[in-house]
Formats: sequence, structure tokens, C-alpha cells
Amino acid sequence: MDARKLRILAAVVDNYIKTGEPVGSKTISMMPEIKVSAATVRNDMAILEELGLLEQPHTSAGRVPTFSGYRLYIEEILGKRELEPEERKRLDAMLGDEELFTEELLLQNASTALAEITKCATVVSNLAPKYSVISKVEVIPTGKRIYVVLLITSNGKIKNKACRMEFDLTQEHMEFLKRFLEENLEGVSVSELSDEKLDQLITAMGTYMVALSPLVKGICEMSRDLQKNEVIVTGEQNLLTYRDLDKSEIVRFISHKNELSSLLDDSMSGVQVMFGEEEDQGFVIGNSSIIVSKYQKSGKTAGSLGVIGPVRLDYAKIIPYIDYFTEKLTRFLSDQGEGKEEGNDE
Amino acid sequence: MDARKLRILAAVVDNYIKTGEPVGSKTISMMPEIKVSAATVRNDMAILEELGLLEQPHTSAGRVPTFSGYRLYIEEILGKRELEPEERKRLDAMLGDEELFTEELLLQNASTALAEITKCATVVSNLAPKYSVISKVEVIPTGKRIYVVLLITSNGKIKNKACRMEFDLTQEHMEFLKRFLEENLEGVSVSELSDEKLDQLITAMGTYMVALSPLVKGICEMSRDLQKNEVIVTGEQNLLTYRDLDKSEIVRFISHKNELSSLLDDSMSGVQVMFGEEEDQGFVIGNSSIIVSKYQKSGKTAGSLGVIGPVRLDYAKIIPYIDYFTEKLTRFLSDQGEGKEEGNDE
DNA sequence: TGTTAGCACTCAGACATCACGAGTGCTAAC
DNA sequence: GTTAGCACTCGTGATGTCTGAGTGCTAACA
Repeated sequence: MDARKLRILAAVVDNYIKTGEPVGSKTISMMPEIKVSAATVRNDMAILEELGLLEQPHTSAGRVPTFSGYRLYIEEILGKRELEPEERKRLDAMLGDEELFTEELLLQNASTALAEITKCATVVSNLAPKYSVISKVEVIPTGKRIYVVLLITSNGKIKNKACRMEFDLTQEHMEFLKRFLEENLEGVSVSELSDEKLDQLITAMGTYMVALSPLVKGICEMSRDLQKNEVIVTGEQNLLTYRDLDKSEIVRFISHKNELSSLLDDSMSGVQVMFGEEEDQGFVIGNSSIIVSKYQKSGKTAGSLGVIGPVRLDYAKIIPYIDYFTEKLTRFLSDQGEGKEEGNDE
Repeated sequence: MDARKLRILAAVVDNYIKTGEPVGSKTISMMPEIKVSAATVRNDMAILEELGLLEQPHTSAGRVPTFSGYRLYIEEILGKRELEPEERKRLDAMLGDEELFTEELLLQNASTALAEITKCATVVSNLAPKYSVISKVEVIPTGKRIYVVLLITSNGKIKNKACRMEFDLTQEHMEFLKRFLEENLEGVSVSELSDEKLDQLITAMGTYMVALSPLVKGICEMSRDLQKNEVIVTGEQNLLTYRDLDKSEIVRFISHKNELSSLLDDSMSGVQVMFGEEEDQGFVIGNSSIIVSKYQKSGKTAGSLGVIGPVRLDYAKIIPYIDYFTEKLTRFLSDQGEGKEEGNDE
């Protein structure tokens, strides 16, 4: 694969991203970086087509990059671009006041900022709840055999749930419960609370079992809620502006966004680009691509941030942005050390 | 307006709802309930057109009902139909087990059921939080100057919020706070907690003001959250199946669903039908109609339930369904008396 | 051997034309 | 007041034609 062919491929991709029209040999031969005639370009393009990097929608049309073409373009041709200082400033300004950041807020601001800059939809998946540890459990009586269970996790999430009991708890019950929960649940990882663990806990309560098990069950339900990590999509409306995305598929995507979570979580670290049709998940929008990057906390993946748009996306611009945001998130989470305990559950 | 013209109008509406095609005089004259020739039908249709009840998309096409046409059809021609026993049974089955109902669950089940039956989107707006009263406020220390405020309302909603303080609170602070909150907040309506009320409360704390005001502020923020009532939309995807609804408008609608709340809350009691273009709210989908009905609790409107679909909707079928569900909700809320205290804030 | 000009060929898209048929309004007769 | 008949309208879909962008191939050139 010689350098000129790569230049031609790059030119096709650039041009197609810009115009959305198949690119012909003449257009390319007129570009300053290509100094050969249209005929030569044609010869090269025929070879690029044989290699599966370009394709023709129909005989008398120009060339369009294939998925492999895009991939090669992104991986080989686009170098890792560093952001200009002004760009950084602009992005930082969009993120808002650093003082006020929590992981959640930073993530949210980053995704709105990305959506605004790229005019695409952004997706965010936060694994933090999954890896968090129960830091406090509290049971509060609220009259008439109703008890509110409050669960606070190490990453600052707070969850609550009302439990209706068969009868009111005595002072003794409450004291036992307080001690029991402290000893058996505080410090336990949210993901540890499986059904078996629940059974163990209930058995461990001994004679208090009958009276108190609904509360423990409630706690397990909450931690199960915490385990399934949610995908947040921002800027869906932006997708409407692209002619090459099917509107019904967009709606379908929006209502099934949670199915994205496996896609996001399975992806490798670093910036990764996936194309709608290539993935076999049925819910992905045709002709769309998704750029995802993961951020870390103390060496472990803590979540991911991505942009969803048409396949013809300005990768050269967007990838560095995503990179910047995920680096920022990773840095923030490591600076933050043991973790602030803020946040609320709305 | 003679009876035959009404019958013809009804026939046009029925037929148009069924087929989506403009209805011609011949089609109508062949219907069993119309015993006149096509020519006569044409004469009558011309008059109905003059009255603004029908219109022609173009000269050589059949007639289509106008909004007024639909309205007349719904109000004058469709009587209030009672549901068949089987229909009731079917609806009840879809609502699920009565034993488990809370207002929220019932509302949610009703809207999913409606969405499924009607193949439309349903909207739900619950005013309950707005009218609820604070039944309990609790402050729980969670280490390192972080305090979780827990707010429980009369309708069973639980909200929580973490507040970071300047310094840790003493035993004395906590005792004062407990008494203060009990005396000043329990029993207060959520909607009462305005900014002025907040100022009053803070002043009333006297020397404790400096230390404790962040907590009170947190409480007010939460009650403000409770006040703005959310609109829940179910079955948006169903809207995609209708050719006469614009897909981009559907997406726009989904992402601005909260703007519906004023529309829902302002509507009168009883079943009401509104048409997309007639309302001046910009966000409504063109060519769509919305059927809303409100349910009550102790004489006051407690929320609304509606169906959104294309203008050509099977009103004859849907209206009784909505009616049934809102009656059921109203009945449930009045049976329930002072209100169960269940629910959780996820 | 790689590059280029020239040329015949292909094909989507725009545009015009045409026939069809569903539906109308009007008129005159019943 | 109702109906049959008829001329007229007009959207729809099928068909044909033209155009231009773009191609592949070939032969000449460096």
C-alpha cells in the first residue's frame, strides 16, 4: 500500500465526510495534495476498491469509503492530534466550575458539551455504582408499620425504599437491626449482594429472621438496582438533522438505550470506533457510528463516554475531544483520591 | 342539520379513520345505513363542506373530516359507550393485581395497558406530589461533615439529598434540629415551601442559623423538585407506525415531553380531545390528536391520563377506555382514604 | 514500468408526456 | 327532494428521453 493510495483514500474519506456525496476521480485529482491526473487516481481507486476500502454505490457514481476504509483512515491516517490551547479553554469553559464537580456532574457536563460541539448524541455509562461499597445503612420508622431503608454507597449514591412490615418493630428489634446491619453490610460491595448472600444474611439473623427479613430483602433489591448501570443519552435530537440516519431507527434507539450498556462496557480501553451495521446488536442505528472511550478510576474502568452520529463524522475533530474529556475524568477521579461523599439519588 | 347529513358525516369520519384515504360519495352511498344515491351524498357533502366539517385535499379527491368535523363527530355522534363486561375484564387483567396497587403503580399500569391496546403513546401527569404534605423529615449524619436529609411526603414519596456542611454538628445541634424540623416542617404542604418561607425558617432558627441553614436549604430544594410534576410518556415507539405523523416531530415531542404538562394540567375535567394544529403550543406533533381525561382525589384533580396518536384515531373505542381507567383511578384514590404510605424514590 | 489523454460506455436523476381512474359539480328528468 | 348522466378536474403511476458525472480500457508517452 503506497503513500499515494493512502493519500487518495484519505482524500475520499475527507471529501465524503464533508459533502456526503460519492467522490469522483476528477474531484480528487484537483486537490493540491494529489498531483496526479484523474486517470491515475482512477487506477488507484480501482485497487482500493479491490482491497475493500472503497466502494461504488453504482457504476457511474464516485467512490464511498467502506467501513474498513473508515477504520484504516482512523487508525493509520489520523494521527493522535493534540488540542490547541484555545480548544482546551473552550472545552473547560463548557464543563463549568471545577470546584463543584462530582463524578456524576462532570460526566453529565462532558456529555452535554460533547453533544453541543459535535451536534451528535452522546452516551454515557457509569460503572461506579457497580463497584461501590455500602458505606451506611439506616432504617427509619415512619409510622404505621412502614420503615424507610436508606442505603448510602462509597461513591456517594443514596437510595431509599419504603418497606411495609407485618407489625411494628420493638426497641429491641431496632437495636439488633442496627448492630446487624453495621456488622454484616457496611463495607460490603454492592455487587456481592446476590440471592445466596441474601439467604445467608437472613439465616444469620436467627430468631429475628421472621420479623426483619423484609427489610433485608429491601436492601438487596436496592443494591440490585444499583448494579444495573444505566445509559444516559444526551442530544438525541441532534441525530434528526442527519439525512443518512433513519428517523424510526433513531426513535427505536432512544427507547432501547439501555441495550447499549453491554456494547459500551465490552469495548476496549482507549478510543474505539464502531459502525452500526458491523455490530450485530439489532438496535444500533443503520449508517451510524459510535466513538467510545473509557475513563478509569484507580486503574479500573469506571465508565465510558461516547458520541453517536452518522458514519460520516468528523473523526479528526471529535476523537481528540472525547480523548480530552475521558482523560479529564480519569484525572479527576484519581485526584479525588478516596472519593468525595457527595451526591444524591433523585 | 338533518339526520342524514349527520349520518354521512359519521360515515366519512369512520371510513377515513379506518382507511386513511379520502372518502368518495360512491363509497358512502354503498353503506347500508345510507340509503340514498351517490349524487345525493355529493349534494350533502357539498353542504357539509360549506359548514366547514369536511374538506377536499384536491378537486378530484374524496372528502376528509376537518377538525370541527371530528369534534362534532366525537361530541354529537359518539354517545358515551359503556364497556362490555369482557372488555372490563381484559382491562382489569392488564392492570394487574389490585392488592399491590399504589397510585403510581396503578397509573403506570394503566398507561402501559392503554399504550398497548391503542397502539399509541400515552401520557400521564401526576399532580399528587404538588398537593402532598411533608410527613417526616430526618437528618442522618454520614461521616465527614456530610448529612443526608430525608423527606417523606403524605403520598408516600421519599426524597433524599446529601448536604455538605462547613463543620460537624454537635449533639446539641442535632437535638435542636430534630425539634425544629418537627415543629416547623411536618404537616406543611410541599407547595408552601417558597423562597420567602425558606427565609422565614432560617431566621426562626436564631443562633443556629449559620450552622444549620444549608440543611434547610436542601429541604426546600427537594420540595421544589417535588412541586414540578413530571410527565411520563409510554409507548412512544407506537407513534412511528403511523405514516401521517412526522418522525422528526415525534422525536422532538419525546424530548420535550415536559412541556406537555401545562397542556395536561390546564385541560378541563372529563374526557377532552385536542388536535395538534389547533393548539398553539409549538411542540405538539402535526396531524396528531390527544385525548385526555383527569382523575380526582377527594374532589380535586389529582392527575391526568391521555393518549396521543394521529388525528384519525379510533375515538369510539379509545374514549371509553380512558374513561374507564380514570374512573378506576378516582375510585381507587377515594377508597384508599387517608392514603397508604408506600412508595419509594428511585 | 508508471502515468496520462482520449473515448466509449453506464446509469441515476431530472423532466416531460401520457393514460387512467376516482371523484366531482352541474343539469335535466323523475 | 332525489337521481342518472355526463363533462371536467387532477393526482398517480408508468413510460420514455436526455443529460452529465463518472467509469474502465486502450494506446501513447516519459
